[in-house]
Amino acid sequence: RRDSSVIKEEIKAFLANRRISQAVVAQVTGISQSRISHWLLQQGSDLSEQKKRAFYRWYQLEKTNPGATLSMRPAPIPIEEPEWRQTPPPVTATSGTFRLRRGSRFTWRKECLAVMESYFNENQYPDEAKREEIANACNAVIQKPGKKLSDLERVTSLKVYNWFANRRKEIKRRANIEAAILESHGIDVQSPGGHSNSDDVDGNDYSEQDDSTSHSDHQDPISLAVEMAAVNHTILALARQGAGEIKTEALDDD
Amino acid sequence: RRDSSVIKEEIKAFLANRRISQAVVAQVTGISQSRISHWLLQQGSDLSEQKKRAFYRWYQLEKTNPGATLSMRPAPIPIEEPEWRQTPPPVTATSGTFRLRRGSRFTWRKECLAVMESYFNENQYPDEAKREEIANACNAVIQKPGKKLSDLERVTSLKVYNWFANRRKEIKRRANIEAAILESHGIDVQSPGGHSNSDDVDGNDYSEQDDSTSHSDHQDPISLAVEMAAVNHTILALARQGAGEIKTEALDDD
DNA sequence: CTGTTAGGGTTAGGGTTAG
DNA sequence: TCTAACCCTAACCCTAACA
Repeated sequence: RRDSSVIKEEIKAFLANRRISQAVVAQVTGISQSRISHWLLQQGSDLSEQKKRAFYRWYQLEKTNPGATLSMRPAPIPIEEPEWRQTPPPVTATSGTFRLRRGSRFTWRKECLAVMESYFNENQYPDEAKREEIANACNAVIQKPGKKLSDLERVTSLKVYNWFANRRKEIKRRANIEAAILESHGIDVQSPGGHSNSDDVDGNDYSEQDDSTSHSDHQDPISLAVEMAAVNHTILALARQGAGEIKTEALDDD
Repeated sequence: RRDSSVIKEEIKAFLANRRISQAVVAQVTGISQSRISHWLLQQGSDLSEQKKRAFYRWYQLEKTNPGATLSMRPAPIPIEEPEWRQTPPPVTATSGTFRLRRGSRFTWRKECLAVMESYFNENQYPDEAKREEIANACNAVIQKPGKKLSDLERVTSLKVYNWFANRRKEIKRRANIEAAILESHGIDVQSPGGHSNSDDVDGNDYSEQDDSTSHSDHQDPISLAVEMAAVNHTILALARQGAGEIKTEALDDD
């Protein structure tokens, strides 16, 4: 990360000069236009590493070779071409076309989830500023004194965004299921505005936690214990899965 | 069963007409929505026999008896009652619900494994077409002249899919364990997948150092074995300190 | 036309269940 | 016990809608 904001400016200028619309770039790179916009505009926004790389790759090529990439037809019209998958880019992960993905998956820590849920209860649709506030709050919670957060563990506003989106969907999905079930019972359900409480059909309710500790003051008393817990989670998982293997391996080398 | 693509269409139409969401079906049948979607959409996709049967059973009943199944609670709430072990499964199996689990478990034969591994070395992410190719290759290998393969032994693209997914995970898991080992020895390791912020846009290639797991699956069993002790030590120590927390965390569910 | 994002999907990593 | 099959969901993609 030399200085991505500088680069962003460079790219913005480049696009403006060349009169290349974001939509075109989107099509060529396989990154959605909205994401490109978001990234170019927002200071704190960031793309996934894969996308960032794909974007830069495109930029390089296009700069050196004006028009080269633009002619790249909607090359892989989105998906289901049995063909582009077969195009054997010898490389599994990171090259060839601009489209790439697959990385290590981020996992939310419980402390962060707690923070986020309290925000979520307040407002399910935080704007960018709010999202960054939330991200910072999360980072503050999981920050370890001596160490810096790695890219992978750092909470970003984009991660927050995704979480809120997925969360809303999850809730909606559950609501739909319940509604359908209720309807099948002849019970009619109002959907909008109304807050259909939906507890009785399915014991699964979504968190109804009343902690109000978060946003006003970020002074959380959580610190050591919480960190410990988080670590435990990881270790436990590792231990549980690993231990069996380990012994087997050790004793029985296969 | 025989001509599943026809049936798929029938079911799709049925769902559309009745406005039954996949999610609802999922809950009632116990099959995950994503799998249902996958199955209905993908031409070659296949469900496990149990699921297929459960699904058909549901379909039949719902068709004859509109609404009947929808009210079927997610009844067998698979929740962890500490007592679940003792409750002698009264209904569990085949009667009222669609959730069934019977059928014996499929086991990969080593001929198939050999085939799959060679594909795996080529590409860890085969698409549906490739998966079917692989499945066919496997079936060809294990096919006995006079006999037909039973449903249980026949390799399907779904089985291939699962194997690839599990395989990738296993490799990663091993890598993680090794990383933990190394760390416990004070050796620092790059976090996997992790940081690549070297966005050097100015004329530089984006090095694709990505996958550090490319080693073949089996390491020196000896060094592995030797290191286990260290890991165990670490894990145990950590676990002991946080033991109180662990249970809470581990069981904690949303 | 550009920017933003809700909300409809799918894919695949991490962990769990159960034959 | 081992592991195939699964679930859950982060991170994407896309389209439509709106400012």
